[in-house]
Amino acid sequence: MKNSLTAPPIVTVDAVLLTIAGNELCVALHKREAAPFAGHWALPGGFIHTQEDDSAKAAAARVLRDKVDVQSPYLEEFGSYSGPVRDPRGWSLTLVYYALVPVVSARITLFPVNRLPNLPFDHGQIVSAVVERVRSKASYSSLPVHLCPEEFTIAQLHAAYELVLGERINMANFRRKLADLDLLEPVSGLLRSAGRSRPSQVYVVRKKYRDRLSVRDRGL
Amino acid sequence: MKNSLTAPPIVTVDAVLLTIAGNELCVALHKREAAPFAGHWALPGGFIHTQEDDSAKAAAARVLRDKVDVQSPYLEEFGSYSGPVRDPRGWSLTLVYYALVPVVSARITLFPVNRLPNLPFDHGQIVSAVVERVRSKASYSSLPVHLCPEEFTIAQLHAAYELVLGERINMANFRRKLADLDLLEPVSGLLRSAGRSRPSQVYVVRKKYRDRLSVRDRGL
DNA sequence: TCAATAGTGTCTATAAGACAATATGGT
DNA sequence: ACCATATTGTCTTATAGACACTATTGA
Repeated sequence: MKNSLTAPPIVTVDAVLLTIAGNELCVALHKREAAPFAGHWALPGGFIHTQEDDSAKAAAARVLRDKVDVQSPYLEEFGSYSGPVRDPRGWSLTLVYYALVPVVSARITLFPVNRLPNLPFDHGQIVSAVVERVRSKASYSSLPVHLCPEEFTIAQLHAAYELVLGERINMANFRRKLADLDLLEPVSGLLRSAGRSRPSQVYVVRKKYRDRLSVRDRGL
Repeated sequence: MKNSLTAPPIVTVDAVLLTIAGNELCVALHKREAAPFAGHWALPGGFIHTQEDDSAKAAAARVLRDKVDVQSPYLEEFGSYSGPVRDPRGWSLTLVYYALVPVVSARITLFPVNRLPNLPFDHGQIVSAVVERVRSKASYSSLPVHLCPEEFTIAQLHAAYELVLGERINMANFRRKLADLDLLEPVSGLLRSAGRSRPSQVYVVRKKYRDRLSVRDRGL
């Protein structure tokens, strides 16, 4: 056992919380309280608490609850970042999770993903990679519904897709493909008026897709 | 710092090494030498050696080198498995990597993924999930080329795809889509005869795709 | 009734899948 | 010449994208 003396890595979880604010995709950052980089904006993260966390994912959910006040968001594992130099404390590994939520409490500080401050560790790189993954998944799945509130109109969802994908989507085709997804359930009798135009049907996500994605074979 | 006394998790990497043998997709297992489950077949894995490994991925590559004698395979991160009960030693987290190789040395023990023995920890579940991911990626990317040797014919690659996907693929359409991938480079002048039929062109993977996948928008 | 957005219908271009036809080296 | 497999061509059908049309409410 020649390596039994090797120091174990520092292991943390970090969360990339995404939401829409001011017509932009934004990420929630948290001002670090402890060293290293105390006082800097960074991804909310922390150590796994083996006494209370049932999994790494549960640890990420706890971090989001405690540090940015978010309850049970859509939460998925992204991947790991590791190595000897990314953390000044030594060899470290962080498991990155990403979360999507419709709204955040006013106390949370959001930054548009396209105009981030310099972030410590490799957090800037992590946010970019997560946004890229979210864009990619949006192109063939129901992922962006998690940026909409519980009840929403197709126009709202359409806007969320356009914002995430960064391009215009033809509404007629969007509706057709959305129907294929079998994702939405109309809230019977509930319409919503905006301005002086025809009101639109309000929908909710079908129960079976509350915690899973609905996926299409071919894009959008 | 109320949680400073929490024990840290046990952190390991495990590798799912896939290859084709006997016309089946197979996974390499390794007989565990140390407790727990000494003597049982399990995924090759181990601790990260912070003195020598530059990343978790490098640790997985080292494990494959040391335990199953495989050099520089196609290697990707799969995801993590964690929790208080999956390892009898306590709260543990393993980062799973998967690797694809064309051949393995005769000393390695392979098991068809459809007929595995009972595996310790959650390794059975991990193998299933990885195979599912590999199937899924095969359906829109060049992933299965890594199951072929350096030089190969289209018929060979076609067979690898059929084996991974578990279904017949029309050869004419396969060729057309393969051409779209811009993946292959013919080895000029090199043909290969098999039996008494027309010999086939031999190809290699273009340099740019040796370590990356080539991906198509729509399937296959 | 008009402005404005919701929602539907339809035409066209493109890619997928099936299948037939042709090519070629070994025997 | 002929067998077997490689490779190419083409026909049919499904889907994507563009765009025009109809529906419905509030002002």
